[in-house]
Amino acid sequence: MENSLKGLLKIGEIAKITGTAVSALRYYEEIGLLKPTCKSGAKYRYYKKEDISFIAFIKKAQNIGFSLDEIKLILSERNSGKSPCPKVRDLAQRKITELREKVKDLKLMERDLKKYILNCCPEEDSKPDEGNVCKMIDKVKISTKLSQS
Amino acid sequence: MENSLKGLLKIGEIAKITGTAVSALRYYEEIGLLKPTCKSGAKYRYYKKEDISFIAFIKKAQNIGFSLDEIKLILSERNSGKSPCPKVRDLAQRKITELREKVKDLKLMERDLKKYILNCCPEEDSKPDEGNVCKMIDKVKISTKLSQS
DNA sequence: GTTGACTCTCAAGTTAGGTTGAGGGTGTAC
DNA sequence: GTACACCCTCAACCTAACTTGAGAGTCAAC
Repeated sequence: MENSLKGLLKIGEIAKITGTAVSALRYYEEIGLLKPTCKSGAKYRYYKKEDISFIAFIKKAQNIGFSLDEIKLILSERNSGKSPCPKVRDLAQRKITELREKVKDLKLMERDLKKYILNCCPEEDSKPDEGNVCKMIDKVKISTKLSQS
Repeated sequence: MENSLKGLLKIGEIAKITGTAVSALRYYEEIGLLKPTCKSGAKYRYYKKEDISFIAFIKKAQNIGFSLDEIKLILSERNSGKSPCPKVRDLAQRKITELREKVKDLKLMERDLKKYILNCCPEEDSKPDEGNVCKMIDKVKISTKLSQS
């Protein structure tokens, strides 16, 4: 065991901590998203502690809708000596706009779904053959139509 | 031309109106999401006018994060004689929760991205080798860490 | 000094949501 | 009656983001 491996984490360890699959971490390396420090004589991967929060960042960003390629872009711009600003700024601005529109649609649909829950199934489920099968879909359709700006 | 085809739309027509690819509409039929009325002696697909708003609904729902399978579930429950309520209600409730969390994360990241734009590139792009390469990533990391509830 | 958990590479498979292409019918306008 | 745009099926392909499996090396413990 070399000194340089002090404080580093093996792939299985960081996988467990971050709740990520080992195979996913290897995949991130393959696509150039997350390189391990990897000093072992054998080809074992070793990761820094800071990689834990970077992996958390990847997950959040992914959840919000960034692709791994976009995340990679941000990172690679940071790591190159060049100014990362123009590209990242652009990416950020476009993502904000996109997310805003999604939230708008989402709120609309949330309202419709809530209305559906209240109207259609207040206490017990509505019975079939009562002329009340479910009004939700049409309501949603109406809002959907109106919201097509 | 049969009488029964009056007012119906051919696949290319409804595709154009809704901004959907013909191949996508055929795919929707294949997975049982959207059946055409399809009365032609040849196997031409014919769609009702109401399908236009249904296709719009599909697109909105998809954009928000429903899978085609989920959309199909909602629809098939509606079309069966059975009460659609329990399943759809459950689906709706879970989606609302999920969307709420996404909006929270999204707002956090939006804040970070905005800060980045203001701090890092107020007028002109920051130059490299000025000790100011880009502070955004670390800031995002911090919020990301904090927001891990 | 060997067992057993862990790691490696490399190739192939998976899922969703489609697209593309070959090979061939349809329908209507001139 | 023939162009020509449109439609059909079926199979194969595509992308992202991984997962799975085979076959083999590694390491800490007992």
